[in-house]
Amino acid sequence: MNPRRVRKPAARRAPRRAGRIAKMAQAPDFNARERLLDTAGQLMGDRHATDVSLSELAEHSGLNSALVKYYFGNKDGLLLALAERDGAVALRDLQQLLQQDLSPTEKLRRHIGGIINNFYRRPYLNRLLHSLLDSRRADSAAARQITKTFIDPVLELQRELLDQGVRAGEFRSIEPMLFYVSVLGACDHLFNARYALQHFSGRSTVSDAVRERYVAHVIDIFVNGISARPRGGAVADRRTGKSVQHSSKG
Amino acid sequence: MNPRRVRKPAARRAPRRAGRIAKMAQAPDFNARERLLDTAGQLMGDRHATDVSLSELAEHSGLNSALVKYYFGNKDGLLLALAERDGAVALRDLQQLLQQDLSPTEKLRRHIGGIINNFYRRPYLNRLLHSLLDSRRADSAAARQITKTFIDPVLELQRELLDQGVRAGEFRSIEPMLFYVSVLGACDHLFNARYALQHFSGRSTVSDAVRERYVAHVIDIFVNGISARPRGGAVADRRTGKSVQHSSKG
DNA sequence: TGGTTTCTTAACCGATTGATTAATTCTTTC
DNA sequence: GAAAGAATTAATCAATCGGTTAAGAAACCA
Repeated sequence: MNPRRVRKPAARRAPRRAGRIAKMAQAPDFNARERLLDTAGQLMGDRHATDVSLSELAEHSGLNSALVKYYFGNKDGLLLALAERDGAVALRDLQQLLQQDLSPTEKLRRHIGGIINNFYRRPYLNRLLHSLLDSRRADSAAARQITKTFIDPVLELQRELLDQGVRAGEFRSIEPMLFYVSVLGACDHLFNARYALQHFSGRSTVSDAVRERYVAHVIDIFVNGISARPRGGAVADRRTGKSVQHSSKG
Repeated sequence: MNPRRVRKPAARRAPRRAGRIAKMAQAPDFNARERLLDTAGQLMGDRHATDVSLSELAEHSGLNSALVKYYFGNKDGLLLALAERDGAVALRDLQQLLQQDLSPTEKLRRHIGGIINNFYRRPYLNRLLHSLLDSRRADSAAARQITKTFIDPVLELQRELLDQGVRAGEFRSIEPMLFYVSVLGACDHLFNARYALQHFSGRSTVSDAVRERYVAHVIDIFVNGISARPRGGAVADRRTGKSVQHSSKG
């Protein structure tokens, strides 16, 4: 029991036609495996959560839920495959950005914009990563896989970006790990805190206008937040460390 | 069916002794209602998630799961009560901070530190709010309640803080809603992205040292990010708006 | 004391979950 | 066209979920 790894279903054969079912005939080329991933992602995106049941998956895809076991071993295998597929796209975009001939500040701008727009297209990605990396989870092999193929590379690329900025005299020296957590958190929260936006825009969905304003805002905060400008003005005596045990919250 | 409101159990009477059960006799004064809230919060905090089942709640509290219906109507009622109890504490702290005789910048520092330390003590609070405010949820009355008693006041207090900073010449003008989302997101993500910290510190738990460093980091980013210093240095041509549809992500 | 209210319990309910099986249909190969 | 392998299906499983009930125990009030 508890099948760790499944034999590859050898997806080399010609894809089978949809036959009589053809629910939601949107498939460009019909492939049950991809279709399961697509519908899982779509369901997660619609509800901004990762809790899709196998029966839902079967209903919305027009496929049988047992195919999840056939192609992915179990439900966790499907989630892992989905996270890796979407994560790879995001990772490739970031790699391309770093290679372009732009100032580090401009790269940072586009990086932040890219994160938010990526979360907009796949609102479930961050939550899915969190879920797969949860220590409570039985399959820690999946966690190691995600860490190796996505988290670590993103961290390394961000470190590279920060280094470029420091060398160009545009950024202060920032610990990459702290940068990673704060940037991803700020970007992701736009979609977790949709509720609060009801007062801002009319609807609780994140409209294009709100998203653009939020992109500009986060860019503003972080570009100014880590810029290496001469530390002037009426602000900031740089007393950071011990300001913890004060009181307060919000 | 679907009992909206429950008659108040009139908790005026002298609390009953625990009797023979007395599992985990930690109760200062024994009160089943409070005990349910406490154990729910503790379970959520341990696993950094809000999905506690009634059977778990009964097992860890030594009480019967039917008491949830008795005291809170249903499970959502318990979650709402927990969120309101903890949220009220956080709200009060923020109110007190704003009344103190400090510079807006220093208030902002302490505010950020307070948020993070509050999330440290109650890692479930933010997720619980998100869950209760989810539009998918049946009981939208709970959402309105949370919005009115917590979200709106926090937004108003942050707006006040930002206004103070602008009047004192320390802050630029920042849209409070965008500030709210980005600050809360950056602070909360320290506990959602614990996985990534495994490389940073040894363990996947958020150590005191890491937390202090993160507090200092977020303070640094936001204090500098919204400060009204003369816009000097080699940075930032202020082209914010249309930098969306570029490419990239990370 | 007896009656009423408040509090607590064990047992049970239908619904849903992820997983598993054995049989069946399609495709490829010989 | 028959054997072999790959893909898909219906049906079922135990486990768990949140919720409900009826009855009993404890405290209160007369």
